[in-house]
Amino acid sequence: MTSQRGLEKKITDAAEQLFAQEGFAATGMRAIARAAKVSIGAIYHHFHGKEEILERIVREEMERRQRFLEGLRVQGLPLQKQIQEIVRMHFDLLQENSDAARLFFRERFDPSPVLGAKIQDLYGEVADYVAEIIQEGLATGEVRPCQPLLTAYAVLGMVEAVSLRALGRDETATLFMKEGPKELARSIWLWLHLGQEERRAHA
Amino acid sequence: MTSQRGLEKKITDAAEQLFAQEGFAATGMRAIARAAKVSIGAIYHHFHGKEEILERIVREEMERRQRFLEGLRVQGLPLQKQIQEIVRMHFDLLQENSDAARLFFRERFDPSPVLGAKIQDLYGEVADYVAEIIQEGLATGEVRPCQPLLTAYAVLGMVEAVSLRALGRDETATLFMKEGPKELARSIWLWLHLGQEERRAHA
DNA sequence: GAATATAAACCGAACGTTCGTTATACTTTG
DNA sequence: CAAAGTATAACGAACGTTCGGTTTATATTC
Repeated sequence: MTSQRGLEKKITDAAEQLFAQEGFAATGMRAIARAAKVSIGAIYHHFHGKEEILERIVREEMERRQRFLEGLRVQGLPLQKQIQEIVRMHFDLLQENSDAARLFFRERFDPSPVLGAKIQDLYGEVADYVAEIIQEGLATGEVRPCQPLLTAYAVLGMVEAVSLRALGRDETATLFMKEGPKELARSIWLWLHLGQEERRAHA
Repeated sequence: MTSQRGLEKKITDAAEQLFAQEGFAATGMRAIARAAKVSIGAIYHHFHGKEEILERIVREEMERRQRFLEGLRVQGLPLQKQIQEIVRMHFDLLQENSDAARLFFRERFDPSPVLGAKIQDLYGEVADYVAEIIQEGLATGEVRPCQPLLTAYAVLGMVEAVSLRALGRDETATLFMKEGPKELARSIWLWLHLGQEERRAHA
């Protein structure tokens, strides 16, 4: 009972860490078994193969992000607040599970449909969502003229670069982890936002 | 004579493409030999092993970027122009050699000192340089108050995210490749720049 | 409740491949 | 003929995966 799903979690947890550290291709089944303190046979009893372990990890982490975005959408918060929340989500998920974030980052350009395509899809979905928010801001005149999708990628790139640098162990990393969310949300808003007087000038 | 350096280039070119497409660990020596239309023996005559092929590729591409930055530094261009040039460099190098860019991106978190550490160092150098530019802008009052290094990472992240999306084959990618450099340089300047009237307000 | 039956969980040796690398033989070139 | 360059076969190790066997848990019967 306890070992039914528990063992699968032990396997995916160990695999996730190894995939993130060494890469998917460089991680062997024996290494996963060793790290999870489980036999190879047990792994193959619960998973069809290495790819399925990966697929489980990716799907679970993807769903977590999608759930968050859907939850955010239905709240109907003001633009500035939504940006804050998206930035915060990235940092929260990063601290909560940095292995998954590193895995996503590492294998984004994997040629296999399991990894590359799925991660790219997820990234595209998030970008599309951000682009929609920007588009709405454009319509209301809150946001200065720009290419919404390109700007969405730019925003996500900012957040990703800073949050990934925050994964390190040096003092720069801790600074980024501490100041990153606030500074980024502030920056993005400053950048995108059209002040009252500018809005009049544009009209 | 012609085949002396020519063969090494054939090998590194083929390897670079495969490393970028499949990943370093997933690419075998036989695949490299096949792609380069060269025997395995010939490869081992010119390189000590797989890692040395990689090292050659990384070093060459790193030096290209460092040369560019040093060239930019001695020119002493105004802030806005420097930002433009850095953005342009990323897109130029991307179009010129997208395999190297993908390789850098893919293997940035590799645990080996050959890859991970060297690429991180390069990225850090570029970030430091951008941070210096921002710091100077802060001193002259051209740039609005911010954390220079964090902002530098954010700027590079923006550029990287958009330029990587521009690597695709769909129409969004071609749009990003066409509009990206201009739109990004404009955005970054708009974001960082303190207008005359704001500067007076801050003083 | 002890004994038996059934199935799910688990183990690890072994399979066929492929890995990076080496040794050696053959070909070209100066 | 040296010397440098190239090709090929082969090495041991490690790869992902399979499979027959063993343990452990659950259900059934007496």
